[in-house]
Formats: sequence, C-alpha cells, structure tokens
Amino acid sequence: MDNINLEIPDLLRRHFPFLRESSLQKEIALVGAIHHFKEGEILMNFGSYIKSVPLLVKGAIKVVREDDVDGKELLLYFLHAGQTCSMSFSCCMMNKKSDIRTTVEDDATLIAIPIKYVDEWMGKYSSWKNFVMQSYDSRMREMVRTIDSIAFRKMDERLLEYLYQKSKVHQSKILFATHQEIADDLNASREAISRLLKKLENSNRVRLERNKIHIL
DNA sequence: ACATTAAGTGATT
DNA sequence: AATCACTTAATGT
Repeated sequence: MDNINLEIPDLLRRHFPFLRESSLQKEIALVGAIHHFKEGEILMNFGSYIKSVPLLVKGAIKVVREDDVDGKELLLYFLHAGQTCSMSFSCCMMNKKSDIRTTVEDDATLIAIPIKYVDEWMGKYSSWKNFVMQSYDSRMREMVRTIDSIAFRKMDERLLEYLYQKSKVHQSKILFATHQEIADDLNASREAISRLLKKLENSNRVRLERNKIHIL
C-alpha cells in the first residue's frame, strides 16, 4: 500500500497543476507508473486495446491515422507535456480497439494511469472530470483545424504549418526528417514536398540539407 | 569502388 | 497535385 511513487507529486505540480485535489494527487502517485520512451517507439498501434491512459510529462507524441485501404498515413496532431490522449479516454471507456497509432516524436516521459481509475475519478474529483472534458474539447478543436486545413488550405500553407509545429515540439530550428517522411505525414507525394521546400529555400525561409531542414 | 537511399527535375495526366 | 521515369548527390559498406 505504500509504494507511492515519490516523483509523481512533483511532476503533477509542474505539468498538471489543475489536478488540484490532494487526495487525487495521492491516488495518482499510488497507481500511476512512470515510463520513459525513446524517439520513434510505437506507443499504441491500430487495433490494440488500451490498458492505461497516459499523462504526458515530457517530450512529444505524434498521433497518426492510417487509411486501411491503401495504407497511407495522415498526421492528426502532436501531444505535448501537460496533455493526454483523449482518444485513449474514449477507447478505454468503451473498451474499443484503437483507431490510431501513436509514436514518440521526441523522447517522452509519461505517467500511466490504469483505465479503471479514469472512470472512477470522474465521479470523485471535479478537477479530473474537468481535465477529461477539456481534453476532449481541445482535441476536438485541434481536429477541426486539421480538417479544414486539409479541406481548404493549399499544400504550401499546410507544409509551413507542419514545419512550424514540428519545430515547436522539438524546440529546435533544425528538423531531422526526409522529404518522404514529411510527405507521408501530410499525405502528399514526395516530389510535391521537395518542390515546395525548394521554393521555401529560394525565398530564404529554410535551408535544406540531406535529412535536415533549417528553419530561418 | 560499389550499392543504397535521398533529393531534384521534366513530362504527362 | 499525383505519378512516372529518370538523374544527381550523399552516405554507408
């Protein structure tokens, strides 16, 4: 009963201050487990069941949707510290298989909460309920943004937005990615991305190297 | 030196 | 903007 994780209270204070009930914090420290993941690791794949909900404390996670017909991918959004995967809420509450894949974009640390508590705490702690609700809300908004960027915006704008996001999640002006990887994330052809990047280079917005993009 | 992979380019639809 | 068919450049063995 007393294998309380001593790191957790501090992590919560720093990244999830809005989970303010001290008894909630204590419970999280009791049942939560800290995990570290390296860049590129797959956290959750299509079709797998989710056994815990992650509270992201460090790094970034990429959430991707894959078309089951032709296997093409599409980047949905990035998760940052202080956030959680709201897909995992609905998945675990409905006990459904995952529709998405999440991979580690930048070395990540998270607190894994076993799903049985997610529901239990909804009734018990108002700040937890708010957290869950707000996660849904902000994801929903993010998703709408992604949808209309696909529907209404041109590829060059989408690419700029992508570079900006990626630079933000890595907190770096230098991005390590091939044109092919970018094309996959944006569901575009490699040639199109190469040409657009070339344009950006000519207008001095970026500098290109093999596997590398400097944002200027 | 050779093979492999990433990136650049023009033509075609 | 996608696809094809190449070429050129960079990198690994």
